[in-house]
Amino acid sequence: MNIYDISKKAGVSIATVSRVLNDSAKVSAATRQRVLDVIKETNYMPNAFARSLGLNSMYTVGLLCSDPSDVYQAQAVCYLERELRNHSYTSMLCCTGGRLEEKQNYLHLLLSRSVDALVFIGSHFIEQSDAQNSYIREAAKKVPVFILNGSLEAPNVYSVLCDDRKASFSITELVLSRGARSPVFLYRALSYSGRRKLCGFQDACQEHGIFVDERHLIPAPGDIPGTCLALENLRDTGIIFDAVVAADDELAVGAVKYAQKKNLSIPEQLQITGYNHSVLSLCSTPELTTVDNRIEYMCTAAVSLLMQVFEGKELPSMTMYSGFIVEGGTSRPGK
Amino acid sequence: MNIYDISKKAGVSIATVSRVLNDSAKVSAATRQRVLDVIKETNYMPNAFARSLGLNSMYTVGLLCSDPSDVYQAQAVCYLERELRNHSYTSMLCCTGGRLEEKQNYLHLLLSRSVDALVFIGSHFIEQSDAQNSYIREAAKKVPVFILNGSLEAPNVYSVLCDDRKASFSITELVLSRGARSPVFLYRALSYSGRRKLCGFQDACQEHGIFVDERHLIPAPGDIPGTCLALENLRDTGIIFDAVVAADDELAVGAVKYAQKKNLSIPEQLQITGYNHSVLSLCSTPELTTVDNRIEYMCTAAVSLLMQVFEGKELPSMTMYSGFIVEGGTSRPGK
DNA sequence: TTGTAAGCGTTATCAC
DNA sequence: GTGATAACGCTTACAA
Repeated sequence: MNIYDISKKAGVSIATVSRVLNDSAKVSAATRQRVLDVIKETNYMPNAFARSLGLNSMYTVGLLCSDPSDVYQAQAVCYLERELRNHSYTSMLCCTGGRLEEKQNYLHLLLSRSVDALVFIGSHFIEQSDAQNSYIREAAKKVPVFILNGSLEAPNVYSVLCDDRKASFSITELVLSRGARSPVFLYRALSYSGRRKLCGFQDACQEHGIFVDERHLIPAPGDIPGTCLALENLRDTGIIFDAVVAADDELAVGAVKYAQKKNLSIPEQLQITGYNHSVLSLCSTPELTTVDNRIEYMCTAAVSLLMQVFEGKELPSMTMYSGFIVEGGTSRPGK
Repeated sequence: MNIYDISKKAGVSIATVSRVLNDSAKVSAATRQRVLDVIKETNYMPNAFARSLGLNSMYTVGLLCSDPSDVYQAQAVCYLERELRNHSYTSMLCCTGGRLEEKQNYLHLLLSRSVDALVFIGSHFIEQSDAQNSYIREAAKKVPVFILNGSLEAPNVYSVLCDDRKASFSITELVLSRGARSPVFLYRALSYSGRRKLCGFQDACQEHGIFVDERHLIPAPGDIPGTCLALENLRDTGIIFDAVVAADDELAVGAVKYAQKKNLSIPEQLQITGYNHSVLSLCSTPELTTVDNRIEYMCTAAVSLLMQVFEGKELPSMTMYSGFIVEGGTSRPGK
C-alpha cells in the first residue's frame, strides 16, 4: 500500500495525496476529505524511509550516554526523550561505555544514520586532552551538538550545564562551616564536571585555610563496596578525615557504608555529601546532603535550545544554571 | 557526495561501487581497491535513507519502557542496546510513562518509522484486561514483538521472563521459615509480573497456614516517602505485620525507612525483602535481601532470540529463567 | 486547486 | 566482473 494506491482509490494524483498527508495549504475541503477517507479505510501509513530520503531527515536525535544504569544519566535520557518527542523527534540511544574508541564508533554510527543532532549526556565525553575531543568537533561540522554537563568550545557545539564549581564550593563550604577540618574529595573520574567539582572543593578549603594535597583527593572505582574499600585503605595509610565530599551520590553512599563499617557516627564523626540528588540519596540512611543540579530543567532547556538551532537562530554556546543544596542527615545541622 | 560521484572518480559504474560497499562477491581485487581508495579519500558515507528505502529496513529496533529512571528498566535498556548494537542494530528508545494511551501513541510512532522489531521492557505493558492488549497484537502483525518480564499469548509475540511466581514464593518462604508470622505484600501495580509475585506470596503463606486477606496486600504510590507513609497508615489501622515482602527494591527501601522511623529493629522485629537486586538494594542499610532476576542474562537472551526470528527460525513463544535469592541483612540469618 | 514529472541515493536485476 | 537501468515511495517545482 503506497501513495499511488491511495491516489487511485481516491481518484486524485499522488501530489494531492502528499499534500493531504503533509496538510499543506491548497487542497479543497472535499478532496481532502475524500483522501482522508481512503487513508483511514486502508490503514495507509506513509513509508518513513522514502519520506526521509526526500526530506533528508528522519527527525531523529542521537542520544549518547556512557551508562544509563547510572541513575543520573537515566533520568537525563528520560527527560530528553520526552522533550524531543514533544517536538516530534525520536531518540536514538547509544550507551557507549567509557572507552574513547567505543564513543567514536558510536558517534560514527549515528552520523552514518544521518541523525539531525547529537546530545552528549554527561561530561564523560569531554576528555582532558583537547586533541581527543576532535571527534566531537568533526561531528559538529555535520550536525548541531549539545553537551549536557560538559563544555567544549567549538562551532556548532552548545553546552548546557550546572555550575558545578559553585555548587561544589557551596557544599564543601557547608561542611566546613559546620566544623569539618580535614575533608577529602571522592571522585570517579576527572571528567569535565569532575574537574569543576574538584576546583570548588579546593577553593572552599583554601578559603578556610585548610591544606589540601593530592592524598586528600581520592579516586574511587565507582561501585559502593569499592568506594568503601578505598576509604578504608585511605585510613590505613594514616590520613585522618572528618568529611567526605563526593562527586556523586553513589560514591557518597560508599562513604556512608564505610562509616557504618568502622562505627563512625554520621554526621558527628564523619560528614558526607553527595551530588545529583538522585534516588540513591534518599535510599541512604541517613539521607544524603547533596546537590540538586536540576537535571530535568537542564534537559528541557537543552531540547528547547536545540529546536531554536533547527530554526536557524543564533545561540549562546554555553547556558549555565545554578544547582542548590538539599540538606539530609549526613551533614551537621546548621544553627 | 553520492554514489555517482564515487563511481565517476573511480571510473566504474555505480553498481560496482555498491558492490564494494556491501562487499558483495564478484569484484576484482584491483577494482575494489580503486573504489575503496576513492571512498577513503573523499570521506564518502552512503546515504542511510536511500539505503533504507532500497532495503526496506534501517536495522533499528524500538525499545519501549515506561520509565528508565527506574533503575531496573535502565539496566535493561542498557543491556539491550549493547546486544543489539553487537548485532548491528540501533535502538530507538521510547519512554512511555504509565498511561495506556501514551503507550499506544508511542507504538504507532515506532511502527510508522518502520522499526524491525519491538521490545517491551517490563510488564507494565501488559494490561490486566486482555482487550487492552490488542494494540500489541496488532503491532505483532507487522514486526516481531518481544516482552521482557511479561507475557502475552499471540502470534509473533515472544516473552522472555524470570519465574517471578517461583522467586516470590521462595523469598516469602525464606522469611516465613525464619520466623515471620504476619507478612504483608507491598506492590506498585498489579502488572503481569506483579500478579505473579503476588501469587507466589500467597501460595507460600498458604503453605505455612498463614491467613492472608486483602488488607495484607498493600498498594504503594511508588516513591520512598510514600511507601513509608503507606506502611504507617497500615499500622495505624491496626494491622500487625512482622515482614514486608516488596515487589521491588525501591518499595523495600521504603519499608526500611518505615522501620527506622518507628524504631523497629531489622530483621528482628521486621523482616523486609526486595526484588531486582538493583543498586538500591546495596544502598540500603542494612542491605536488602532480594531476588536477582538476572536481567542481563534475560536481555542477552532476548536479543539472541530476536536475531533468530530475523533469520526465520521457529521459536518458543515463551522463555523462562529462574531468579535466585541474594541474602542481605533485612532477613533473619538462616541456621 | 490539481496533475505531471523530476529528483532523492541507494539496491538489485538483467544483460554483456 | 562489470555496467545499464529499473525499482523503492515519497516531496516538490512547475504546468495547467
